[in-house]
Amino acid sequence: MLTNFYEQAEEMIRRTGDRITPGRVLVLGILLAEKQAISHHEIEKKIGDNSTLNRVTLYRILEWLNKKDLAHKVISGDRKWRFRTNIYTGLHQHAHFKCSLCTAVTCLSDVKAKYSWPLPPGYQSQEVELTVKGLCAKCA
Amino acid sequence: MLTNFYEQAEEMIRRTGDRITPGRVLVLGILLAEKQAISHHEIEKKIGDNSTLNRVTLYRILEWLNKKDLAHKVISGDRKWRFRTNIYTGLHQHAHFKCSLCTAVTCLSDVKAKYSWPLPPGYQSQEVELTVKGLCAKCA
DNA sequence: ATACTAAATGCAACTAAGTTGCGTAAGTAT
DNA sequence: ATACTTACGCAACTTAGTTGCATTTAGTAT
Repeated sequence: MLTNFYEQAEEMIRRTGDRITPGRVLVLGILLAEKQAISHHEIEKKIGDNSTLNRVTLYRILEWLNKKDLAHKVISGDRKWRFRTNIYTGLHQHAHFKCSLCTAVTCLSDVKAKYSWPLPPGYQSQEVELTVKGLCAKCA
Repeated sequence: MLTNFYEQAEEMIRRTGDRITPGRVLVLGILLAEKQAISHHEIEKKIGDNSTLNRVTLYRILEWLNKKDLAHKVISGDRKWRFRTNIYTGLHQHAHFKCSLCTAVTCLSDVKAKYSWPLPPGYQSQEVELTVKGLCAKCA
């Protein structure tokens, strides 16, 4: 039932204290339903004719979701940002799998990226991103 | 002594069997001298007025270096490819550090990215990229 | 040395992802 | 209902990288 995701999205947005707008509910709802990291373009396709949401507004909503920690973004080898809600992940430190053929990005959520080695002196780490590239089950 | 890098570059290119062109020697020489991952734009600045090398040609040389395994490329959060010679790394599996402020990318060459966990069934890994984001010594 | 040929280069035009500025519309607190 | 702030839509722009095609050049055969 898709509406549940929108209700959940609305509640999540309410808790930020910022405005609850149709666009934000729509986009976060889509991300909640998707579970995987998904690109701007893919979100636009999912919206389709159900609603009209300007390209730029979509970019701004995604940035806002990221800023409010409702989603995070991942860069891939195709130079596209992909967004994913944070509710399915234990924060940012997890691995991604990127298929070299179909370019699908999957979160390897069981796997926390470890960074227990020493950084160069004076360096501070804030976030770790690990991307495994290869062939997914469909393309292998 | 910078000329040494160009001699080394020429020898590396010779061994590929492909043509030894001034552009290739120049770019690979710069990468050998640089040791760090470096972007298209940064390479252009290093070339400066010493030589004229077309933007597009530079892109193609970098792709060629990557294909011939003389260099590899890394994507960063600024959506730019950065290139680095392979001679200082034990192949591709190592970590990178990306400073959130000055956007400098450093290779954490001592650290091999480990990927000893099980992938989803049917998946095959080819390459692992690990990026640690945070503040470098200069910006912290 | 000269000519030949495939490969590399330069140029111009293009694509795709994302950004900026600004006027208008719409949430929300009163 | 009103006012005030925030979000949205539009158009124009930026930036990294790509493509097609004509020209040049490195390597090779004569």
